[in-house]
Amino acid sequence: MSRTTIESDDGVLSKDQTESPLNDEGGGSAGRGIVLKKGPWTSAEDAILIDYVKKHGEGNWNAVQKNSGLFRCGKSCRLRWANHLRPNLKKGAFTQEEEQLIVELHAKMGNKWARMAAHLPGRTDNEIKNYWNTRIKRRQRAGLPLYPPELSFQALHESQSQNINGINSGDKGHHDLLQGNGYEIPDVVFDSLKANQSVLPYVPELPDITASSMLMKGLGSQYCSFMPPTMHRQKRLRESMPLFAGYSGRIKNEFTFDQFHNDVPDKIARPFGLSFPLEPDPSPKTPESFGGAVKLELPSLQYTETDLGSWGTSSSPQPLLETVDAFIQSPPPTGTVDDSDCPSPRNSGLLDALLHEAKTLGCAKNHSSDKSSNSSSVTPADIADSCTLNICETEWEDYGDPLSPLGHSATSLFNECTPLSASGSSLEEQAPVETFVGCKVKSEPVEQAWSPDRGKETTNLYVSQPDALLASDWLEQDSAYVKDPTIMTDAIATLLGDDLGSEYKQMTMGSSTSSQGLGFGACAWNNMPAVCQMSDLP
DNA sequence: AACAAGTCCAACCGCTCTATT
DNA sequence: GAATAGAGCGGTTGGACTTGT
Repeated sequence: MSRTTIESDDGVLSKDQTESPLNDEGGGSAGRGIVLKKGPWTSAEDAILIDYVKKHGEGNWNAVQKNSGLFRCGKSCRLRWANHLRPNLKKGAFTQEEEQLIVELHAKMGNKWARMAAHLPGRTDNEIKNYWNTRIKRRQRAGLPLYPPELSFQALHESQSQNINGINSGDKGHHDLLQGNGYEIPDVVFDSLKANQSVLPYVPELPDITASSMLMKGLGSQYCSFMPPTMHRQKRLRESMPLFAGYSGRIKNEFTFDQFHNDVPDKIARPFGLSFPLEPDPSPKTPESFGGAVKLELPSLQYTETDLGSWGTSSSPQPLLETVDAFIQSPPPTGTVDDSDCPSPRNSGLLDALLHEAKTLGCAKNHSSDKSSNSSSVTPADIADSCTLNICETEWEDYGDPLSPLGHSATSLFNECTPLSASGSSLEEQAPVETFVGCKVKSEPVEQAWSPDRGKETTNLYVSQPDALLASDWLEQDSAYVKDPTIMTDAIATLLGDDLGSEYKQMTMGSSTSSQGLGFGACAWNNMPAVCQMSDLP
């Protein structure tokens, strides 16, 4: 880029290059009064650097300035070389294969851009990072899942394999250990989910929003204050994860389900797909009938045929977006939450970390369900007592940090992993969605644009927006799941534990037959008017 | 055509890790 | 073992570019 720099023929130092002070790597030069240049590189500088590397090879970057006359710090030289000058760099847009690989790698590694770049010859970590960040923003705006379902499923399987192999470590340890394998899939087994996998392959994704303490954090934050708008967006995304704790049936600390019932503000419910004005649509519509009614909020030129954004539906209900924005500003709550400061891989943005946590929760739920309906005073000891694997206890302790493992926004993760609000009990029927009291379900068609094998025919789903849009990806890919909503119900019940699970199943299977397909969002909170009656929402 | 909003991306910054002294 | 330097990584920023109104 040569946007602002005056490019001189010698290219080494132009008149606007000496304004910035030396940074930390200019130490040697600082003593000699040499001011290093910052900002865009000129072609002459590039040439000097290339020439230098040809002669001396890579590395020892701080020597570049000394030996080549280039007024750049070593760090800058390294970056320039690595990102732009080194041979075999691939320029231009990512190919479809690369995009898919990036997503797969991110599902496994999280924001480990450098390691991801190692899997993409010719691509730089910066490039991948930029791509991912823009993609995240896009998809979050659109309320779409970041990962395709099979990635989550694959991650689960890999994690199970690792567990079988006896690789079992806690926090950072397992992280590092797994790095050696090129993957960072935690050795996690979802005990409570194993039994369901044959019929519910995507259940493991549900725990994405199960970070137990997130409930308190999220709720607390709703009542307290939002993050200052000055907070960086990425940070807000990270902090936002706790908001989805409400999904967790196993509640840590003193927060009770009743509390949630009484106190949960609309903003909490909305991302769950509970709060949107949902209107039953009695008139079965064919996908065609919607024609162009589905408004796509995707920027032009950004959702090309090869764009990963086509994973999910491209329909992006605005309310959800607003919700996302609101939620990502929510700070970590204080008070009842165990705010351990201990760093945890759960902040790494790893999908596997979520799975890991989910497993822990699953263990906990299996044994604490009898107590949890009214009281959330489940202690690690309680969990350990009934946990089938010691890992549960250990990891619970290790993960005293209630923060989510994810580096993504809560909404996005919820979107990724929660088949909420799937409409009607089957695609074939496309029955109007009946919902809980006070809520109207508005069915809208969602055009499925993405499938693992891209050539696959697309499917139009009627889902209750907005979160249903997110679920549609999985619905499409698991016909059994789609056709038999009880699968989902059972799975969610399993996740919720005995008490909440049975309650959930009762509500789902009993009171509202047609709402089965709605999943947790529409059913489990059936009796939560404070949450559900959102008819005033846009 | 002008402006605003959104997007992209190169580069910087701060931090951590590792090797060396 | 402590201090220091170098290298690398991930997060963030700022400005050019693109698109929409």
